[in-house]
Amino acid sequence: MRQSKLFTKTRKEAPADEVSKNAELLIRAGFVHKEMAGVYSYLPLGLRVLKKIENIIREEMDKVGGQEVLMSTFQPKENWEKTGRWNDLDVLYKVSDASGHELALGPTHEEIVVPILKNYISSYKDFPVAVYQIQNKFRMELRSKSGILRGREFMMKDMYSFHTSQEDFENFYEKMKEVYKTIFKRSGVGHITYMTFASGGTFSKYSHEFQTITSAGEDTIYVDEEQAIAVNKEVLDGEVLAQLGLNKEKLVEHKAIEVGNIFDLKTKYSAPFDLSFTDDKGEKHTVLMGCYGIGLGRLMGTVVEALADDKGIIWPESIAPYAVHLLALGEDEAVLSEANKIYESLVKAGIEVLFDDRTGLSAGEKFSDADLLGIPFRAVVSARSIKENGIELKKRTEEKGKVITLDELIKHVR
RNA sequence: CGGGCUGUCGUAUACCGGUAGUACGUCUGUUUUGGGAACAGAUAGACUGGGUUCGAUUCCCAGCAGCCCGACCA
Repeated sequence: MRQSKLFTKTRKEAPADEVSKNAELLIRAGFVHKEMAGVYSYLPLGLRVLKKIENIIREEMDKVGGQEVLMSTFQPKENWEKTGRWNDLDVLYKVSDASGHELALGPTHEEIVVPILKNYISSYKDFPVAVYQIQNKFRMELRSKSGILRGREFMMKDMYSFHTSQEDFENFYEKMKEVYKTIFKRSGVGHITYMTFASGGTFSKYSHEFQTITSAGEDTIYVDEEQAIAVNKEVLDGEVLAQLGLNKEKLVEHKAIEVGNIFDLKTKYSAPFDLSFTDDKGEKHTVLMGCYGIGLGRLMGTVVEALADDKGIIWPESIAPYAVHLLALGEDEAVLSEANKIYESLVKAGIEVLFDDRTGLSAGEKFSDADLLGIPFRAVVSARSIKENGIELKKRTEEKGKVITLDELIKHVR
């Protein structure tokens, strides 16, 4: 992508109404645009990051046999009445059409996925099943805050698993714990993300959250570094510590943001819809369920919060909008044509490159923009680099670069 | 949802019951070009509605919006 054609621009100042680091940087860099409190549009660069995260999640969900679907955002009121959540779930957006008929905007999809599955599965031979989707969710947060960390409209991956026995569920649940760890590792925050014992909300007594340590976090967790697990403050008591085999003395308190959560639903949602199966003896049983969520935008914002420095964003290679940020310095014809050639070669080599071919900007401005955008590698073409017969490559996280050849560059970032 | 704060160009601010100004940004042009350069020109603003007043951006009321604390949060 030629930066001169990119319609978004960077900003020197942060918007007045944003305090959180993730929103400030993402807006200044032109990744997102704020529409209203807790509602953001994703612009070209931001969408690329979101898609990268989406693909990592999709790959991992597919690995455990997840079947991707896309369920409706509009949800029938009757289904919500069946589970008793029409009036109980205060984050539920209720809308009505011209005839006054009420419906819900999906904040989660148990009320949709269960009736769908009921249509297709009824024998023990059909199990286990796991379906997932990646879709916008709507929740009436009374207080949206922290930029894209807590929105009213946000992209989420939600998976639902269906089982014939508690044992089968638990096997799958354990697998999902590992899958989640893999996802956060691949997204670049594995080293600061802990599986955290937490409240089960309306589902069960306990659940497992995946908490990433960052000062912008809303939750307080207690981490046992050795065992690499944590306990959410909300459930921290002697009983829980004993159950997990944790020593209170060893726990370290941290602020953290919940990037994922997995639940044992048991029959809470299968029962109201009578989702059942017939076992090998011809007996009917209610299906057991689990659900597994990850907020994509929240994960993106968390990465910004956790990894950015005072110059701007620092993207992990796995989710960066581009692999290389190629800068052409100066207006010199030789530099511009050389930079163009390098750009074409990189594109041909299948490398994702953002080419700062803008004219009329000083070197300092281009460097500052590159730092703000946070692309992992910066490749500079200038009179100086040409004299040295190469391209100056620098990591976003490093101070100094080194001059290398085009072939080396391609090898390096591929 | 309870509490608090705030609404003047994109940002930061000034003045003021009587023509809304400055700086930065942004845009155009020229000259520059290895860490946000210089000059010239241009652009753009009183949240909305009511009230008081000869006159309201300013005072009063209501609404709306944004932010912060708390509660809430598969």
